Amino acid sequence: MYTRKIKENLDCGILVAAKVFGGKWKLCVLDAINRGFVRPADICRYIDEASPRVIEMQLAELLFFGVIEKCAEDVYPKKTEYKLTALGESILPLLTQMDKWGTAHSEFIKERQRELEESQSV
Amino acid sequence: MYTRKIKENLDCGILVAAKVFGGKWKLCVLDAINRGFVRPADICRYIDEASPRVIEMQLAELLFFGVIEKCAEDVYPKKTEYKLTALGESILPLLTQMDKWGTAHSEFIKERQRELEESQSV
DNA sequence: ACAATACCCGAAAAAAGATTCGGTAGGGAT
DNA sequence: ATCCCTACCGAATCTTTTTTCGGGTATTGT
Repeated sequence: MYTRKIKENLDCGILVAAKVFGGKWKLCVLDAINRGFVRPADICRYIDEASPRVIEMQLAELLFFGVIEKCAEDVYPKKTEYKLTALGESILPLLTQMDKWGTAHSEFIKERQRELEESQSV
Repeated sequence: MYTRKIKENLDCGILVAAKVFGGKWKLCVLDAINRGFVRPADICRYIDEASPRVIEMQLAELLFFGVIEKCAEDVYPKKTEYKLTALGESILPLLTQMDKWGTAHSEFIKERQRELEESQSV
Protein backbone atom coordinates (compact mmCIF):
# COMPACT_ATOMS: atom_id res chain seq x y z
CA MET A 1 0.00 0.00 0.00
CA TYR A 2 1.18 3.44 -0.82
CA THR A 3 2.21 5.70 2.03
CA ARG A 4 2.76 9.38 1.55
CA LYS A 5 6.13 10.91 2.08
CA ILE A 6 4.96 14.44 2.58
CA LYS A 7 2.78 14.99 5.61
CA GLU A 8 -0.72 16.10 4.85
CA ASN A 9 -2.23 19.22 6.20
CA LEU A 10 -5.94 19.18 6.97
CA ASP A 11 -5.98 22.44 8.88
CA CYS A 12 -8.40 24.32 6.71
CA GLY A 13 -11.78 23.36 5.37
CA ILE A 14 -10.69 23.63 1.79
CA LEU A 15 -7.92 21.11 2.30
CA VAL A 16 -10.29 18.70 4.03
CA ALA A 17 -12.76 18.98 1.19
CA ALA A 18 -9.99 18.50 -1.37
CA LYS A 19 -8.88 15.41 0.48
CA VAL A 20 -12.33 13.84 0.34
CA PHE A 21 -13.41 14.63 -3.17
CA GLY A 22 -10.26 15.90 -4.81
CA GLY A 23 -9.41 12.93 -7.02
CA LYS A 24 -9.64 13.13 -10.75
CA TRP A 25 -12.86 11.13 -10.92
CA LYS A 26 -14.38 11.31 -7.46
CA LEU A 27 -16.95 13.95 -8.22
CA CYS A 28 -17.84 12.18 -11.45
CA VAL A 29 -18.42 8.99 -9.50
CA LEU A 30 -20.65 10.80 -7.02
CA ASP A 31 -22.51 12.34 -9.92
CA ALA A 32 -22.99 8.94 -11.51
CA ILE A 33 -24.34 7.42 -8.31
CA ASN A 34 -26.59 10.39 -7.84
CA ARG A 35 -27.95 9.89 -11.34
CA GLY A 36 -28.79 6.30 -10.60
CA PHE A 37 -25.75 4.45 -11.86
CA VAL A 38 -25.25 2.58 -8.66
CA ARG A 39 -23.51 -0.62 -9.67
CA PRO A 40 -19.80 -0.67 -10.39
CA ALA A 41 -20.18 -1.92 -13.93
CA ASP A 42 -22.80 0.74 -14.63
CA ILE A 43 -20.63 3.49 -13.24
CA CYS A 44 -17.75 2.29 -15.38
CA ARG A 45 -19.90 2.36 -18.46
CA TYR A 46 -21.19 5.80 -17.55
CA ILE A 47 -17.69 7.19 -17.04
CA ASP A 48 -16.12 5.36 -19.91
CA GLU A 49 -13.18 7.76 -20.11
CA ALA A 50 -11.77 6.39 -16.91
CA SER A 51 -10.38 2.91 -16.48
CA PRO A 52 -12.46 0.53 -14.38
CA ARG A 53 -9.55 0.13 -12.01
CA VAL A 54 -9.41 3.77 -11.09
CA ILE A 55 -13.15 3.85 -10.50
CA GLU A 56 -12.86 0.92 -8.13
CA MET A 57 -10.14 2.75 -6.29
CA GLN A 58 -12.12 5.93 -6.04
CA LEU A 59 -15.15 4.00 -4.86
CA ALA A 60 -12.98 2.42 -2.18
CA GLU A 61 -11.80 5.81 -1.00
CA LEU A 62 -15.26 7.32 -1.00
CA LEU A 63 -16.42 4.30 0.95
CA PHE A 64 -13.60 4.67 3.41
CA PHE A 65 -14.46 8.29 4.10
CA GLY A 66 -18.11 7.42 4.55
CA VAL A 67 -19.35 9.34 1.56
CA ILE A 68 -20.96 6.32 0.00
CA GLU A 69 -22.01 2.96 1.34
CA LYS A 70 -22.10 -0.49 -0.14
CA CYS A 71 -25.17 -2.70 -0.16
CA ALA A 72 -25.88 -6.37 -0.71
CA GLU A 73 -22.37 -7.45 0.07
CA ASP A 74 -23.05 -11.11 0.71
CA VAL A 75 -25.82 -11.81 -1.73
CA TYR A 76 -25.19 -14.12 -4.64
CA PRO A 77 -25.31 -13.39 -7.47
CA LYS A 78 -23.26 -10.35 -6.51
CA LYS A 79 -25.30 -7.26 -7.09
CA THR A 80 -23.19 -4.66 -5.40
CA GLU A 81 -24.81 -1.29 -5.21
CA TYR A 82 -23.44 1.91 -3.86
CA LYS A 83 -25.48 4.73 -2.49
CA LEU A 84 -24.75 8.09 -1.01
CA THR A 85 -24.67 8.41 2.74
CA ALA A 86 -25.88 11.55 4.50
CA LEU A 87 -22.35 12.84 4.21
CA GLY A 88 -22.39 12.11 0.51
CA GLU A 89 -25.71 13.87 0.08
CA SER A 90 -24.27 16.91 1.78
CA ILE A 91 -21.78 17.21 -1.06
CA LEU A 92 -24.44 17.35 -3.74
CA PRO A 93 -25.12 21.09 -3.52
CA LEU A 94 -21.43 21.68 -4.03
CA LEU A 95 -21.37 19.28 -6.93
CA THR A 96 -24.28 21.07 -8.51
CA GLN A 97 -22.70 24.45 -8.03
CA MET A 98 -19.40 23.32 -9.48
CA ASP A 99 -21.14 21.80 -12.45
CA LYS A 100 -23.10 25.00 -13.01
CA TRP A 101 -19.98 27.12 -12.78
CA GLY A 102 -18.10 24.91 -15.17
CA THR A 103 -20.95 24.73 -17.63
CA ALA A 104 -21.47 28.48 -17.52
CA HIS A 105 -17.83 29.24 -18.27
CA SER A 106 -17.12 26.22 -20.35
CA GLU A 107 -16.81 28.01 -23.68
CA PHE A 108 -14.51 30.67 -22.29
CA ILE A 109 -12.22 28.16 -20.64
CA LYS A 110 -12.17 25.88 -23.63
CA GLU A 111 -11.21 28.82 -25.82
CA ARG A 112 -8.30 29.70 -23.53
CA GLN A 113 -7.26 26.08 -23.53
CA ARG A 114 -7.29 25.99 -27.32
CA GLU A 115 -5.05 29.05 -27.43
CA LEU A 116 -2.65 27.41 -25.04
CA GLU A 117 -2.48 24.26 -27.10
CA GLU A 118 -1.92 26.19 -30.31
CA SER A 119 0.89 28.22 -28.80
CA GLN A 120 2.53 25.01 -27.70
CA SER A 121 2.28 23.18 -30.98
CA VAL A 122 4.03 25.97 -32.90
CA MET B 1 7.16 23.81 -21.86
CA TYR B 2 5.16 20.89 -20.67
CA THR B 3 2.53 19.36 -22.90
CA ARG B 4 0.06 16.76 -21.71
CA LYS B 5 0.17 13.30 -23.16
CA ILE B 6 -3.38 12.33 -22.34
CA LYS B 7 -6.03 14.40 -24.04
CA GLU B 8 -8.13 16.40 -21.70
CA ASN B 9 -11.84 16.18 -21.58
CA LEU B 10 -13.76 19.33 -20.75
CA ASP B 11 -17.15 17.99 -21.68
CA CYS B 12 -18.83 18.39 -18.34
CA GLY B 13 -18.98 21.31 -16.01
CA ILE B 14 -17.25 19.48 -13.22
CA LEU B 15 -14.23 18.78 -15.36
CA VAL B 16 -14.05 22.40 -16.48
CA ALA B 17 -14.18 23.59 -12.90
CA ALA B 18 -11.56 21.05 -11.88
CA LYS B 19 -9.35 22.30 -14.68
CA VAL B 20 -9.52 25.90 -13.51
CA PHE B 21 -9.20 25.53 -9.77
CA GLY B 22 -8.10 21.96 -9.34
CA GLY B 23 -4.46 22.46 -8.42
CA LYS B 24 -3.17 21.71 -4.98
CA TRP B 25 -2.93 25.37 -3.99
CA LYS B 26 -5.20 27.23 -6.39
CA LEU B 27 -8.13 27.65 -4.05
CA CYS B 28 -5.76 28.62 -1.27
CA VAL B 29 -4.27 31.30 -3.48
CA LEU B 30 -7.72 32.63 -4.34
CA ASP B 31 -8.57 32.60 -0.67
CA ALA B 32 -5.40 34.53 0.12
CA ILE B 33 -6.11 37.16 -2.50
CA ASN B 34 -9.67 37.42 -1.31
CA ARG B 35 -8.42 38.01 2.22
CA GLY B 36 -6.23 40.84 1.07
CA PHE B 37 -2.89 39.17 0.52
CA VAL B 38 -2.52 40.53 -2.94
CA ARG B 39 1.22 40.70 -3.50
CA PRO B 40 3.20 37.59 -4.39
CA ALA B 41 5.49 37.80 -1.40
CA ASP B 42 2.51 38.25 0.90
CA ILE B 43 0.68 35.30 -0.57
CA CYS B 44 3.78 33.17 -0.15
CA ARG B 45 4.07 34.17 3.48
CA TYR B 46 0.38 33.50 4.00
CA ILE B 47 0.60 30.04 2.45
CA ASP B 48 3.94 29.16 3.91
CA GLU B 49 3.42 25.43 3.45
CA ALA B 50 3.82 25.79 -0.28
CA SER B 51 7.02 26.70 -2.04
CA PRO B 52 7.12 30.15 -3.61
CA ARG B 53 7.74 28.59 -6.96
CA VAL B 54 4.53 26.62 -6.98
CA ILE B 55 2.58 29.69 -5.96
CA GLU B 56 4.07 31.63 -8.85
CA MET B 57 3.03 28.85 -11.16
CA GLN B 58 -0.48 28.72 -9.82
CA LEU B 59 -0.75 32.48 -10.08
CA ALA B 60 0.35 32.22 -13.69
CA GLU B 61 -2.33 29.66 -14.43
CA LEU B 62 -5.06 31.59 -12.67
CA LEU B 63 -3.95 34.62 -14.62
CA PHE B 64 -4.04 32.71 -17.85
CA PHE B 65 -7.58 31.53 -17.26
CA GLY B 66 -8.67 35.04 -16.39
CA VAL B 67 -9.52 34.29 -12.79
CA ILE B 68 -7.17 36.93 -11.47
CA GLU B 69 -5.49 39.94 -13.00
CA LYS B 70 -2.18 41.59 -12.47
CA CYS B 71 -1.74 45.27 -11.69
CA ALA B 72 1.16 47.71 -11.76
CA GLU B 73 3.18 45.64 -14.15
CA ASP B 74 5.68 48.24 -15.28
CA VAL B 75 6.08 50.34 -12.17
CA TYR B 76 9.41 50.44 -10.39
CA PRO B 77 9.93 49.50 -7.67
CA LYS B 78 7.87 46.48 -8.61
CA LYS B 79 4.73 46.34 -6.57
CA THR B 80 2.85 43.63 -8.32
CA GLU B 81 -0.64 43.09 -7.05
CA TYR B 82 -3.15 40.50 -8.06
CA LYS B 83 -6.86 40.88 -7.79
CA LEU B 84 -9.84 38.74 -8.61
CA THR B 85 -11.62 39.33 -11.87
CA ALA B 86 -15.37 38.95 -12.20
CA LEU B 87 -14.73 35.34 -13.09
CA GLY B 88 -12.63 34.97 -9.97
CA GLU B 89 -15.32 36.55 -7.84
CA SER B 90 -17.81 34.09 -9.20
CA ILE B 91 -15.78 31.28 -7.65
CA LEU B 92 -15.97 32.74 -4.16
CA PRO B 93 -19.35 31.26 -3.23
CA LEU B 94 -18.00 27.86 -4.14
CA LEU B 95 -14.86 28.49 -2.15
CA THR B 96 -16.93 29.46 0.85
CA GLN B 97 -19.14 26.44 0.53
CA MET B 98 -16.22 24.09 0.23
CA ASP B 99 -14.55 25.63 3.22
CA LYS B 100 -17.75 25.31 5.23
CA TRP B 101 -18.19 21.70 4.24
CA GLY B 102 -14.62 20.86 5.08
CA THR B 103 -14.72 22.66 8.38
CA ALA B 104 -18.00 21.05 9.34
CA HIS B 105 -16.72 17.54 8.69
CA SER B 106 -13.13 18.16 9.57
CA GLU B 107 -13.08 16.14 12.77
CA PHE B 108 -14.77 13.16 11.21
CA ILE B 109 -12.43 13.09 8.24
CA LYS B 110 -9.36 13.62 10.36
CA GLU B 111 -10.39 10.72 12.54
CA ARG B 112 -10.77 8.45 9.52
CA GLN B 113 -7.42 9.63 8.29
CA ARG B 114 -5.81 8.79 11.63
CA GLU B 115 -7.23 5.28 11.48
CA LEU B 116 -5.83 4.84 8.02
CA GLU B 117 -2.40 5.97 9.09
CA GLU B 118 -2.38 3.70 12.10
CA SER B 119 -3.38 0.69 10.05
CA GLN B 120 -0.54 1.45 7.68
CA SER B 121 2.13 1.86 10.30
CA VAL B 122 1.44 -1.56 11.86
C1' DA C 1 -18.37 -27.65 -20.22
C1' DC C 2 -17.68 -23.11 -22.01
C1' DA C 3 -17.91 -18.37 -22.77
C1' DA C 4 -19.33 -14.05 -20.96
C1' DT C 5 -20.07 -11.02 -17.20
C1' DA C 6 -19.49 -8.93 -12.54
C1' DC C 7 -16.54 -7.71 -8.89
C1' DC C 8 -12.28 -7.02 -6.79
C1' DC C 9 -7.29 -6.51 -6.18
C1' DG C 10 -1.79 -6.21 -6.60
C1' DA C 11 1.95 -4.32 -8.86
C1' DA C 12 4.53 -2.14 -12.47
C1' DA C 13 4.63 1.59 -15.50
C1' DA C 14 3.38 6.02 -17.14
C1' DA C 15 1.90 10.55 -16.50
C1' DA C 16 1.09 14.52 -13.99
C1' DG C 17 2.05 17.53 -10.49
C1' DA C 18 4.95 19.66 -6.91
C1' DT C 19 9.36 20.95 -5.07
C1' DT C 20 14.04 22.30 -5.02
C1' DC C 21 17.80 24.68 -6.95
C1' DG C 22 19.95 28.08 -9.29
C1' DG C 23 19.77 32.00 -11.94
C1' DT C 24 18.24 36.87 -13.83
C1' DA C 25 17.12 41.60 -12.83
C1' DG C 26 15.95 45.87 -10.53
C1' DG C 27 15.37 48.73 -6.06
C1' DG C 28 16.59 50.33 -1.62
C1' DA C 29 19.32 50.67 2.52
C1' DT C 30 23.77 50.80 5.04
C1' DA D 1 30.25 47.95 -2.65
C1' DT D 2 27.53 44.87 -0.20
C1' DC D 3 23.46 42.99 1.39
C1' DC D 4 18.70 42.14 1.40
C1' DC D 5 14.22 42.40 -0.72
C1' DT D 6 10.84 41.68 -4.60
C1' DA D 7 9.43 39.29 -8.78
C1' DC D 8 10.10 35.86 -12.09
C1' DC D 9 11.56 31.77 -14.65
C1' DG D 10 14.00 27.16 -16.54
C1' DA D 11 15.14 22.72 -15.53
C1' DA D 12 16.12 18.66 -12.88
C1' DT D 13 14.26 15.89 -9.43
C1' DC D 14 11.05 13.85 -6.48
C1' DT D 15 6.32 12.62 -5.10
C1' DT D 16 1.79 11.50 -6.03
C1' DT D 17 -1.76 9.97 -8.94
C1' DT D 18 -3.50 7.54 -12.74
C1' DT D 19 -3.30 3.95 -15.95
C1' DT D 20 -2.39 -0.48 -17.72
C1' DC D 21 -1.97 -5.25 -17.20
C1' DG D 22 -2.76 -9.37 -15.32
C1' DG D 23 -4.76 -12.25 -11.98
C1' DG D 24 -8.54 -14.39 -9.01
C1' DT D 25 -13.33 -15.79 -7.67
C1' DA D 26 -18.13 -16.48 -8.55
C1' DT D 27 -22.51 -16.38 -11.45
C1' DT D 28 -25.27 -16.71 -15.66
C1' DG D 29 -26.55 -18.16 -20.16
C1' DT D 30 -25.83 -21.45 -23.95
